[in-house]
Amino acid sequence: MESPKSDGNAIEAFPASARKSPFSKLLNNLSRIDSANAALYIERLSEYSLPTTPSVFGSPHLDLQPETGFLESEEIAASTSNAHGQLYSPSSSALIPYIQKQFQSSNPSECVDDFLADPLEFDSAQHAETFVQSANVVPLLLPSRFTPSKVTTKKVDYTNDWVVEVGAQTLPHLSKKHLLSGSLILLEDSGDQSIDESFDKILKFSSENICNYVEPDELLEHQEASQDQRGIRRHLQFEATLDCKDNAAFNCHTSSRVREVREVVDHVESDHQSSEAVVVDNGGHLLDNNEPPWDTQQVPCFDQQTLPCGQMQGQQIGQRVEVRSQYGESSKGKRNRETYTHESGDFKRCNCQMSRCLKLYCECFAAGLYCVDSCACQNCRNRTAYEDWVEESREQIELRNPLAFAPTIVQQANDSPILADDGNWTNPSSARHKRGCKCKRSKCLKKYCECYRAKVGCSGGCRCEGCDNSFGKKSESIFQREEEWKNLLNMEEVMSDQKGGTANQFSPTWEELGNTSHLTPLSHQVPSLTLSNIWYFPYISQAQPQDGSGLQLSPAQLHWYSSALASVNAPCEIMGDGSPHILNDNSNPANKLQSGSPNKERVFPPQQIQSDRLGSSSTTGLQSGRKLCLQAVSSFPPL
DNA sequence: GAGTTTGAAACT
DNA sequence: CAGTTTCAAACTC
Repeated sequence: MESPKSDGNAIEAFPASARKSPFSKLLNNLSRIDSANAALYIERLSEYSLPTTPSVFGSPHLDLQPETGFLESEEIAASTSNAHGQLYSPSSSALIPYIQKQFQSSNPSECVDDFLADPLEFDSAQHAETFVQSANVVPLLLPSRFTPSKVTTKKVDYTNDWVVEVGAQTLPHLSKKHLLSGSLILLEDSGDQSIDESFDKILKFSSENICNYVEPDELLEHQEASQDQRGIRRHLQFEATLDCKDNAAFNCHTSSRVREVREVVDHVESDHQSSEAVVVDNGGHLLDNNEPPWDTQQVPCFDQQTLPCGQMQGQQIGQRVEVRSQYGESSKGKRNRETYTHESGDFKRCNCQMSRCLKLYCECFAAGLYCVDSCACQNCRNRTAYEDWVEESREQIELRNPLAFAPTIVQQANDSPILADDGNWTNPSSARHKRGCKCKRSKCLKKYCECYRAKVGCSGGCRCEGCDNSFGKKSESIFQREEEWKNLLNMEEVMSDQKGGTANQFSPTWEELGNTSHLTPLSHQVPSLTLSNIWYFPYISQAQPQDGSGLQLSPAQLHWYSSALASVNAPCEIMGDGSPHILNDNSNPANKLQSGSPNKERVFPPQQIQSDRLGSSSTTGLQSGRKLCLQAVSSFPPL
């Protein structure tokens, strides 16, 4: 079996589009609001004396593009639909003048140019100071003022608590769980208290004023960041709430210029007790945190990335994408093809023989993942060492189908999971497979069926025969159910009128919600593919496991991630009640339903809000949400 | 683990 | 776009 091994030296440049700063996050929020509010925010930014270079304004978007260098203002104005679309999407075009204004006021230094010329040669640690001083860039941009050697974690006791030290300073609130729970604290010695204070101010301001535009958990993270440890840290949050291919993946174009291979991979076991992190060292070796040298493992926190979720089928928008190992309990464990499940989020490995793992037949490739050594594939080319092959194949496929790597599961609302009859949490019925299935024999009851495999119901887009999908038959589309409910309600009203009694007090919309938590309050329908508050170190890493295990991030993932980010800015208007309203989202049944309500008023069922706030990871919360849900529909027959 | 079934992907 | 072939996962034994 020919299976070229990655040499561990394979390197990739971190895609500019994925480098984020908290400010880009802020701007991302800004892009969702109208121009008047945008102006207000810009003014506030100035009031807070924040650095106003484009680097602050989301350098990934504006200036640090290895390919193009600085964008000229004209380019910015024109770039309304490129990878930076999240900032310059049509809906946010009103922001451009403000951004331009800020941009034009900057005076990027030669240091920046050097960086653009060759990021690999740019010794960020060495130049950070110069960079900051000359370009008036907050040091957040180049967090390598602390080299990884200065940041260590130390396990303090058996409770799985860890402390993180920066140099001689211990940050007591920074525990391992931060590293493993999907968020990470980026330590950074800005040395400039005013910047930190400004940062906190703007976060506070942001939190107070745009709480409707960002996801609650993100705000919480921001606020925590402000409250817990002011000063020398920033919150690097790895909560990429992605609408990815079956929740898959980040998928950014990468360049071949990479120097460092360092990566932390979270694997958060579902019970949160066996959480572990995998650190890939500079040599690309996978280090298991359960074993030395993790106890004193240096945390290369500046160039970490979350791994894509691959084909985490069934995970929906709004759910936190947790980066998980494909290896169940032990990264050194024997490969178990059955470890990939929706629940566990684990990945299977492929077994390709003919496709060289360069076709969509290959699940790894399709998910935008590189194959790993433990794949049983033959003649594999889906390796970092064959990056060109991968890219070429990918381009070919995208030529044939531009959406080939797009998410296959389309969340039509920001749903929360619902409790199925079997007691398992499942995706709400509004999630649908993008293409739909064409099953003929499996009745959509086997994993042959892509819908069933993704734990979503079949829809009108499916061409299946004899559909019996337990997650929703084709005939049970949300539209049909809506009609059914309307008919039911009409009948009830008629009966009530006839009897002179009181019709039920619930609105049809409410009933819909009661039945199917797939209907989502619009305040939560802000596109949830967001990278909240992430700063990426300019170098992406390739996880090259020491023991042949571990996931690798392929260019495809990164590409998709980039594309997905661009999609964040769904047209959005501010409603009279201050909530955002996604425009042109006719595909969303929930939208249709809700937009039909008078005065665009929306009824937010408590269970929905609660479940959204709690997030999908909180079983307790979901259960309580379920309780409310059941109470809300108590007067109606179950569907 | 081998063989079969299945449906998506790829091809024509 | 439709029919056919190829492919690899899912499934069965």
